[in-house]
Amino acid sequence: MTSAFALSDHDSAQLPLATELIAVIVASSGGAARILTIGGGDRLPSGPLESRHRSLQSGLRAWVEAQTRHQLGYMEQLYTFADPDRTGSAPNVRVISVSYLGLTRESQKASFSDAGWRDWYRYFPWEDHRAGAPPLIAAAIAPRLSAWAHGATTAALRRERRQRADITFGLNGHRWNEELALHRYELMFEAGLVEEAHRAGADLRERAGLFGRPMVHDHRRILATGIARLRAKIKYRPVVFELMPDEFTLFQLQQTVESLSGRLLHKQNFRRFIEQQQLVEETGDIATETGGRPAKLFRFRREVRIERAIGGTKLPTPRS
Amino acid sequence: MTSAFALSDHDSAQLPLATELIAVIVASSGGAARILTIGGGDRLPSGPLESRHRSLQSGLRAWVEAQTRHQLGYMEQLYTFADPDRTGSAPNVRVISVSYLGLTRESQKASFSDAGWRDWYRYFPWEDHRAGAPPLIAAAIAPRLSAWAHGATTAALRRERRQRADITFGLNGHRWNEELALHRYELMFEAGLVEEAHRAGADLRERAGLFGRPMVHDHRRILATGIARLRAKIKYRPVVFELMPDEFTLFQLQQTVESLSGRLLHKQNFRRFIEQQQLVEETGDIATETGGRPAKLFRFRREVRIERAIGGTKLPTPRS
DNA sequence: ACCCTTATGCTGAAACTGAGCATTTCAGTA
DNA sequence: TACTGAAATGCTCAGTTTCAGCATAAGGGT
Repeated sequence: MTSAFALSDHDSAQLPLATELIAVIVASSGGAARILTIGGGDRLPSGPLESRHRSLQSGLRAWVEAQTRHQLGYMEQLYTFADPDRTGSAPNVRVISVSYLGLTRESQKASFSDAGWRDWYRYFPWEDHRAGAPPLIAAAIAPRLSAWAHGATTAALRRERRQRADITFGLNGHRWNEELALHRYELMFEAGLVEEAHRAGADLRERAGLFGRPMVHDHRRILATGIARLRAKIKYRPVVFELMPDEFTLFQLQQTVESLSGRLLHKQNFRRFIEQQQLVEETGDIATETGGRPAKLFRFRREVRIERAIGGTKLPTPRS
Repeated sequence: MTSAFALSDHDSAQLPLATELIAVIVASSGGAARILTIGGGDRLPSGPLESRHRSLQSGLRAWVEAQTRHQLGYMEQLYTFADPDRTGSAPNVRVISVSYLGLTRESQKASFSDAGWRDWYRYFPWEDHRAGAPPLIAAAIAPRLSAWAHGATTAALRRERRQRADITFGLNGHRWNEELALHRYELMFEAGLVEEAHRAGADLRERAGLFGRPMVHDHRRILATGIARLRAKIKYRPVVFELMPDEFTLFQLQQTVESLSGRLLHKQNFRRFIEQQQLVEETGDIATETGGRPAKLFRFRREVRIERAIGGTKLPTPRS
């Protein structure tokens, strides 16, 4: 056992390092949650930390701007990976990947180079329950997970797999929980249903696209991490802020939340919830293009932002 | 545009990197929350990632074991830092610090070398509200924060500072929120109340110890991050598991939770909460050394662990 | 037997949730 | 101009959950 304090002296222990900053940038418009991608949609903006970057965050901002010409607002750290076999890069270098979640307004008119906004449900078709549970789950996912569970070697393992599938996908009496997006992706990966699981040379490759569009390396996993985090956070922190224009109707706000959480909300209860939070105030103006009775326009109250940024919140319940 | 990994070519951008893994290891015994420290209590176990480590987690486990002879159970990532001036180390090297939170049972009889368990409230005396708000807050913290807020240059800034102080420390009608441990430390830091704020050469150094025991570098900040995370998590995930012995009374469980959250709970409601969660089952045995009526002994139900590890939970409310 | 201490059981008011029904106010359209 | 469809808004109500106590049980010690 190497002694605890012999560290930096041991040249043998030295490890060639590289860093990678990866961004999950989310926006929502017209009832669709979108993410900022490059490479025609199969990778997230990313790049290494360089000496000119003052911090991880600023480095990431620089990369995103360089690759997409998009300026970022709110950001928070997601996760840091350093698995030896994580990326397809040089085998002797340890890559440390730090991922961030960013929320923004999809301002810049679309694309620079090969950057662009994509609906995030293209990558996770099983995550959108706004029109009820997607048929894909019952038709394709559930049976395959079942087969996978059945194929386990021990009874205990079979039971555990079945239980995980039931819980994460809301099968057999369990409720759908939208926050388990990452668990679901990991399960799909373990069960070999997503294309990424077969990268290291396998035969059973799934028909591309059936279980969502794949991404480079583990970018889709990182995206799932971001979705799960955002769906959880939105319930107790006023992060939707960052996604909304200056003025909006309550229904637009609701639709934004719905697009992120992937489920519909009871309209009246959503309003009650928002009002009781005192997050918004009327602007006095009225939106006329709603199709029915015109809706009042609201804006977020500046005053609350500090308090809310610290305090807490909760989200109301599903609507039929 | 440069791909994520093409960068190693740019020698100019190359950055000498080093890593640091830092552990916040928590245990609770006898109603006291403790953390595992080295250096006589002023630093957290830590060490660089080396080539023999298969992952960040396993590297950290190795370091903690080497430095403290303590074996770890549950761990989760806390945060990753890479500020250029973070540590006192060589100025031309960028250190990436990845911190983890670990929960354990304080098994190993105390110490190896200079390792040891310390009550975490020694580092954050203002965080323990089990016997009511510590007098320190009203006597020393509140007035100094007030002065600090008053010293701001603009009215808006003054207002913001005052508001932050009120919210985070539960002053002027605001409620104490134990989850804001990190916010509070950051506020104390900004206001120059903690010793660490004056490291870069200042004069106003506070009397050491009045505002908690300082630590090396930013270790105390990392500890605050861990406390805040644990206090939040304990409410919706059954993480106390990891801190309890195999058999325990409900009151011991409650005291463990109380030691972590720093506030007392209503006993009957805590029981109802635990029962309704169905996390525990009676062992059939009875603890006799309680001082009053003997208490039933409980253990955690194995069956629930998977579901709970995924699902959710909530914590009941304060007791007087 | 009496007292002190902690465990455990119960209860009632208040607050919160989930689901609807009812009314208001536009834009079109017969 | 009255009628209709589409939303926005307002209100109600029952079922749950939460908060805070009161009451009783069951040990040890004097």
